[in-house]
Amino acid sequence: MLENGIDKSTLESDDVVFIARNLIGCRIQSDIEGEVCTGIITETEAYKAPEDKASHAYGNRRTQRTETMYGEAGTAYVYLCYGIHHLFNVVTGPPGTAHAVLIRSVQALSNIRPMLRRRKQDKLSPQLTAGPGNWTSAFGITTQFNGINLLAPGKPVRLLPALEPIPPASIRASKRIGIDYAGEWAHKPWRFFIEKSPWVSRSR
DNA sequence: CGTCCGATGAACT
DNA sequence: GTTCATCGGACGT
Repeated sequence: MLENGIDKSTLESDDVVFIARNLIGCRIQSDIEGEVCTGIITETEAYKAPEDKASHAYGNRRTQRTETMYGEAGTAYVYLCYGIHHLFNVVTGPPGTAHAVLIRSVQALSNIRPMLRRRKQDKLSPQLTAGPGNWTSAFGITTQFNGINLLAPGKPVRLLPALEPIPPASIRASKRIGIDYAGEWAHKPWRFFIEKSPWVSRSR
């Protein structure tokens, strides 16, 4: 984990797989009506436009939903999945390139109470923030934050540097989850997670 | 442990 | 009408 893993120039790299790995250990923070919640990113997936069939921007497709993906590196791409879950991505790549990194799981770090309340749970457990639909729910993240700049101070959702480096040897790779329709692209080892961390989604 | 399925909306055929 | 970057509850082993 590089200390500058989240700066603008790093996120502008064309190597979205490197960035997905690099985001492991960085922090994500939401500030919803003064309730500031912070977590450590423990699981990510890379989506590489335009050739990756699993990407919403496959073939450089443009719809109202995908338009955000063509924005600047460091932009939030949040969309509604299965009509229920708000899934959160970091837009990456050179200007006009619609790469994105899906944040799949987070380790709850500070201000657990709002997370428990939003998830209707009464005690801390990994399922509070493991899984792409679960952690966004805990952090109060919805599509209303689609398009915001995650690198700017004062925003309701922010990407922050790691507090402690993650040992590179403990970062594991696997195929991505839930994209079996994507043919050969479904086999790419573009999912990254911290080995043995309980704060990681269960494969389905 | 496992498989099945409903919820619910954007985008596609 | 069907599919989809999901989740949790129901029910069988």
